[in-house]
Amino acid sequence: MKLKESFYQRAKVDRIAKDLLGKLLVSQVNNSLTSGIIVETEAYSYKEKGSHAYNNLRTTRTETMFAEGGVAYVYLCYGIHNLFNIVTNKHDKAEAVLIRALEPVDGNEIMMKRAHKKNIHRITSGPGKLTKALGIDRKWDGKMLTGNYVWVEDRGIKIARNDIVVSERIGIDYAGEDALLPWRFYLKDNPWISRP
DNA sequence: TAGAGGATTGAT
DNA sequence: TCAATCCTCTAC
Repeated sequence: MKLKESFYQRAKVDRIAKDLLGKLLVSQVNNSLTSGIIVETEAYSYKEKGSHAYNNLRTTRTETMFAEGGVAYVYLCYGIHNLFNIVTNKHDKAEAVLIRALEPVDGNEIMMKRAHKKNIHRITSGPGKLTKALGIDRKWDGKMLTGNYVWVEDRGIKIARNDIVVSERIGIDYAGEDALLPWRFYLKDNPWISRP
């Protein structure tokens, strides 16, 4: 079943990032449904330098992060890739979880077509790649996860505590000591996570 | 209004 | 190791 707003509006973004592992991220574009199990996430907060919203920096782009938990934050990275985040916490508490990798479940043929690949492997193993496979771009920025475009489902998959690996986040060297925060979560030995 | 750089990726 | 590629943010 679809996760409710209350799941996203909790205060601890790192806890939410961990809880999202094993859940299903689903997108629906032009009646085409695609989905995958979330196997890798990272948490971001206004409290630390790794985040766009650090120090409560409010700009046209970051405004979405200040919204009530439960909407999508999609932005363009390196001028090429759309990155998909889930906004968490209450209004004006700018926090979000970056979805970094999925294990494909529904609509594999559609995802391969979008990625222009003939093999399902490695087309959702990275934050820039999975948005392409799911058909997500910046037009989806601000969309509610309680709607019918993109949402997260719980299909009852149980993740053992021992199967969750915690590490530093990737690609945020500019964040100084905050780059050392243990805010990246992924499933141990899972073949679908992004390359290290 | 110009200039620098980025929560990445895939090819060399 | 490096280019692609363009939007965002900052400084002037």
